[in-house]
Amino acid sequence: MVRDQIISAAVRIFSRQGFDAAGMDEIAQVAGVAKGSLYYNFRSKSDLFAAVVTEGIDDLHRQIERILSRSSTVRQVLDGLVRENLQACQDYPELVDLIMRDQSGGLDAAAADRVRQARETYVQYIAGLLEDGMRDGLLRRGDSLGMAGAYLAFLHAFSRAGRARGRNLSDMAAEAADLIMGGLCRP
Amino acid sequence: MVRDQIISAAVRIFSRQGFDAAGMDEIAQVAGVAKGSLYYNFRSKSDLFAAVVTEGIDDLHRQIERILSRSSTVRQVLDGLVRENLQACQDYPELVDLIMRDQSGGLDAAAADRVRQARETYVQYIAGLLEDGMRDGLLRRGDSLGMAGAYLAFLHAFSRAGRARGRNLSDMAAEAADLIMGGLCRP
Amino acid sequence: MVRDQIISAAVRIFSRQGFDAAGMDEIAQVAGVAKGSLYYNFRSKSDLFAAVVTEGIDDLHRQIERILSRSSTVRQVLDGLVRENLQACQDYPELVDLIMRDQSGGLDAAAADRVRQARETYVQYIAGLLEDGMRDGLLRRGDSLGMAGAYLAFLHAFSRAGRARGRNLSDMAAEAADLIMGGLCRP
Amino acid sequence: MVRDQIISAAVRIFSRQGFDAAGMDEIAQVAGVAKGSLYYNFRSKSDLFAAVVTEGIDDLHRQIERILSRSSTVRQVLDGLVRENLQACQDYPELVDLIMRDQSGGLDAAAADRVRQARETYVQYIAGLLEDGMRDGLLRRGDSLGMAGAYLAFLHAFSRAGRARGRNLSDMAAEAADLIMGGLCRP
DNA sequence: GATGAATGAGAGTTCATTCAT
DNA sequence: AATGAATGAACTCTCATTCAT
Repeated sequence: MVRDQIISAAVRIFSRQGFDAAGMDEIAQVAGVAKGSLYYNFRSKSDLFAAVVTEGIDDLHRQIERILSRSSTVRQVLDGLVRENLQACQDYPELVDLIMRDQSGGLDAAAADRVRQARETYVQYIAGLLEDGMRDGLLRRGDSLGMAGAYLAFLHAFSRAGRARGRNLSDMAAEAADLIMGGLCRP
Repeated sequence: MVRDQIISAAVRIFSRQGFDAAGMDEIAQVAGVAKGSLYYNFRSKSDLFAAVVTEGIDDLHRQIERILSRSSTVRQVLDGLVRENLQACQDYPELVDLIMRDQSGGLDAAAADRVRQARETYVQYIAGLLEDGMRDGLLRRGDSLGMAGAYLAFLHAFSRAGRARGRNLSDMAAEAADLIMGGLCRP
Repeated sequence: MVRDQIISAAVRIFSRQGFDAAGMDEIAQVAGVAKGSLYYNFRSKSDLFAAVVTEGIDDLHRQIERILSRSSTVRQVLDGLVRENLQACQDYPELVDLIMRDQSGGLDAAAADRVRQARETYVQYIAGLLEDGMRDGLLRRGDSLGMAGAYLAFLHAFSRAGRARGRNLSDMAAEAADLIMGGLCRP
Repeated sequence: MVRDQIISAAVRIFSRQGFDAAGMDEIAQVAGVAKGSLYYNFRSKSDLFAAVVTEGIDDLHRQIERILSRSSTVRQVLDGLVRENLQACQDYPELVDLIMRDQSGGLDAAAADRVRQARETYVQYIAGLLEDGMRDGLLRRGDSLGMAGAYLAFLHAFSRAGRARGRNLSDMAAEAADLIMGGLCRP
């Protein structure tokens, strides 16, 4: 209970201010608990950050895996990948900003490693799906790992820009899917 | 002279550690000047950061504009855009990381605004090139501003991933250009 | 039962780390009870410390009084005094370190007073024995209270130094008795 | 200048409250400088403490060495040793309390080591003088190192007790010299 | 009688900033 | 123009203490 309050306050504060600029005082205040409770539940600010990001990535990963498991064709999987990642950008913008932004600055080594590992696991999952598509013949062959990371960055940036100007999700999803799958050039 | 030493030390330190984790002491030391000199040349840490980023973006902008001005067709411009942005990621990785990473955390409002504006100017320049391509009929119509930002993020992420695994630039440029222009799907 | 576990854990922790550096958490853990139990049995950390030290001094006092009561001559009493105090340094080194070290730093006023009083009572008991010796004509006349405190400090320091280099007790006792009774100068 | 203010404030505060209970805030206030200045001149609280104690011991050591160098006989050296150590207890009571009290509690390992080393050097110097006396035939043979530490503890305790009751120094010095050299037993 | 999650005042430490030189 | 000793507000983290169970 208290732990959950802390996590969700931390998502908000960390995503708005970044790791270094965020203050434990403010997180405690937003969570509605005493400062000491942060340290009763997490070893350090770095540890809290790592918990927030890795749990966020894991949730996202599980949710997308569950949804994509319903798809029967490779094409459906890839369309779903774009749509669900954009959806996550829309539904949990703060968490996704947090996951995508490089925060390595003040994190201690252990926490930075946990975060890197969690991110890598997710990117490798996406890369695996792209490799399925390549084997299937649907996708152009290439550096699947680089693509996976780059397309996530693409979707995140595209979503932020669209959101800033109030675009609705389904338009953006359609356009993003076209750009990613079909490319920038006119067919 | 001193100013240039400071700027180039600041690029290095800021890009490695982020705005908040970077220390004025370390910047002074790397620049080989006394800490007081930083404040003789720049009003504050935020001001130094804003100077570094805006000057970096402006240099990049000018350089790319100059190179692209030699292109005669829209197609050449767009290919050059991809190639030159990747080239910049390769040649000035620290500066580009600095430009792309969101550092809004600890910056004061004025500096954050200058940075945002400089970034926006560059993104709008790219968006203008994309609109040329759309008018020309070469490119799919769409949210040019969103695309410009998203493709920059794509290139940056793709470049980082490739660099981490030692890929050479021209391979990456060719692959990136194919992905961006032609899409992920097999032709 | 629980109280005894706490006391003996507290002796260990306090003597190793000093009052301030010792933690209630660690005492509870070593005692094998929950932290709340410390506060069920003692009003505060200061109170626990005062209990440990005063009870330790009282035990020591009683034990030495009992042993010395068997002596029939003043000379025997004084030899026994040296031997038994050294013995205590050997048998309960942690407790004796705790008693001898000035811990007034973080103690609250009430606890500091209890500790001071217990120490004083013991020193006055020793001073009384010295005065018996003076009246008896065996000992040089002088500041019995000052001597009592100073000889305890002497024995404690001598014992620590000897223990650190593995000297055995009876050698040390003989040497200490000679030094105290006969002085540093060769007879 | 500022460094000296800090050192002398630190002697006062540390000796009154002990290492752990002393606060950097209070030291800064007593020194009449800002808290940051403590950390500009010393790496940490432990470092400040180690500097205070080691410099204090070294000063004491040098001063006593200088004074004893005027003595021509072993007997004079030993009398001087007692008198000068008592004098130091009288002149710099806070510093001597600080040196004699075991503060190992919260000190970090490096600082604890520096302190231990400085203390040991001084005790070994005293032990060397005692060995001179033994070789000379004036002193009873025995554990010179243990004696050196024990007699310092004796003098310190004797001085504190005397001072608490307003005894004057020369009486105490004469009595202490008799006790140490001639022993407790009546000649 | 015993627990341990929760607390919050206060600790040591950092670091952007200033200013006399 | 350039310096660096000095600053103090703000930070992360600790830990004795409480209280509902």
